Amino acid sequence: MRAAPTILHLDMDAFYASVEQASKPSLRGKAVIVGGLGPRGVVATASYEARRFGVHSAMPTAQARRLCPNGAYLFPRFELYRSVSEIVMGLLRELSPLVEPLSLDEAFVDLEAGGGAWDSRSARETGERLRADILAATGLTGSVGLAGSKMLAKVASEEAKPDGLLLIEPGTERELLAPMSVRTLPGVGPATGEHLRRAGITSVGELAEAGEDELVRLVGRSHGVGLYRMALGRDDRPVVAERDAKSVSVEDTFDVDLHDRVRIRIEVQRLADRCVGRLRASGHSGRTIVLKVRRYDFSTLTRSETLRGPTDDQAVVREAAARLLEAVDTTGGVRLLGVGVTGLADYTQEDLFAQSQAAAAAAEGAEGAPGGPSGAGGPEGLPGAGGGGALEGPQGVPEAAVGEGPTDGSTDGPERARERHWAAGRDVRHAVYGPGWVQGSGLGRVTVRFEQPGSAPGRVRTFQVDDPDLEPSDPLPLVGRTG
DNA sequence: TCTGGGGTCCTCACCCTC
DNA sequence: TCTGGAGGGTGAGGACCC
Repeated sequence: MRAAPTILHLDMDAFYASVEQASKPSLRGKAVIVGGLGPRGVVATASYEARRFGVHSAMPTAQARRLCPNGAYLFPRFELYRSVSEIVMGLLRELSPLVEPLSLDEAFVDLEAGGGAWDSRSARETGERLRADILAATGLTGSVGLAGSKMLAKVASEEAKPDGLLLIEPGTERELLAPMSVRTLPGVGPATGEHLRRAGITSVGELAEAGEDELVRLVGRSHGVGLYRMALGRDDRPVVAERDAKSVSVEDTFDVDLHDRVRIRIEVQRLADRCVGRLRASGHSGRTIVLKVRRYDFSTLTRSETLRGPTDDQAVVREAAARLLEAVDTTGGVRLLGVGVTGLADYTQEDLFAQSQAAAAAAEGAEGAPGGPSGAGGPEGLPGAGGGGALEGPQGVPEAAVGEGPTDGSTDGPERARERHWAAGRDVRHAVYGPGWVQGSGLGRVTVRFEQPGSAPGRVRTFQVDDPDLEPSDPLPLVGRTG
């Protein structure tokens, strides 16, 4: 906890939904919901207009549709969000070398390390300037919290939302926090919140009054001590610019529970391959392989195996995942499968043991695993939204779902691929009408709204899905570049 | 029509070694 | 030789965050 409020927390307002509204003028001022659109999808972000209907993130999309039937439901376009995020993070790095991104839309900045703020006034000026710069560069609003610690800066930005700035003056922290719900504090989720509520503690003030010993008794040593410190407004965690990844994992939820053991094995292989692709792309190898299985009743179990040394070998991860699967009873069906690698080491630590095992396995020949190396599961390579493997797809995706690719691997037959081509929200260009975006598709037709960032809301036209004048295109910049 | 995906951290149990 | 405790590694699960 420092004397001046020079820790800044930036939180972009309803980020994914705001990006979509900025790139699609007809959606401005409307309820926009970004998330999984399949039968088991959940909301990633809802615009403030959608929140008025009770829609919020992590809510099942099906429930959101009931609450807000006229909203625009869009599949996330992470590439676009990432590119906007890079612009924002670039502006933060102009303020200080110490920038700690928490996600695409959130970051801490140590302004003191940047020398640009040393007291309340200079910190506030820096925060306001940052908000103006973000608006100019992206057309989006973000909320800024300023305080003497990370925890309080985050609380401040939350209070400032949307499109605001709040600075917590040193010395006023306890007074400010006291009436707030315990759920305000980072690390207090539904379970801890309920636990505390049953002990008669609902506000931060009551948390502070309870005392450290009582909190340790209630929620355990580590959590209790941390909670008590936060209730007093104490938090001396530094802003950390670089953070090493500790694990890499991929998982898929299936639209329909899988029962067929052979199919489950194939999916696990596919996930193992994708996981290795991600692992290699990040320049790591790992020692512990983790298999995650969520069963039909939502019960989740994990099984893990630690190897003698780190590996990034596809065959080794596949084999370990397959072994782990053998120990899992999948009777009744599984709704989710995941494969992860933890215990990461630098890629350069080549694992000769693992390599030699893989080589031996390969040499043992074609009697091997189902599918074999040639079939499905080509190199997954780069992380792309809805990349899709080459295996059997989810059943029963209704055409009305506008062909958004569910995140599980899906069969791309020619027709299917064509439908997927025109996923809701994706950018397109027509030879005659110019740039636009797909509003929906189905029954062999695709409906496009012709507008672009900065334009007035555009008109809608419908085409055959194989119209030669219509092509997918890359997203346009949200704000026109002048130079 | 319930409940994603990618993470981190913590706790607890168990086994093994010293 | 037996026993007990400490401590590390491993495996599993839960809570939480965005």
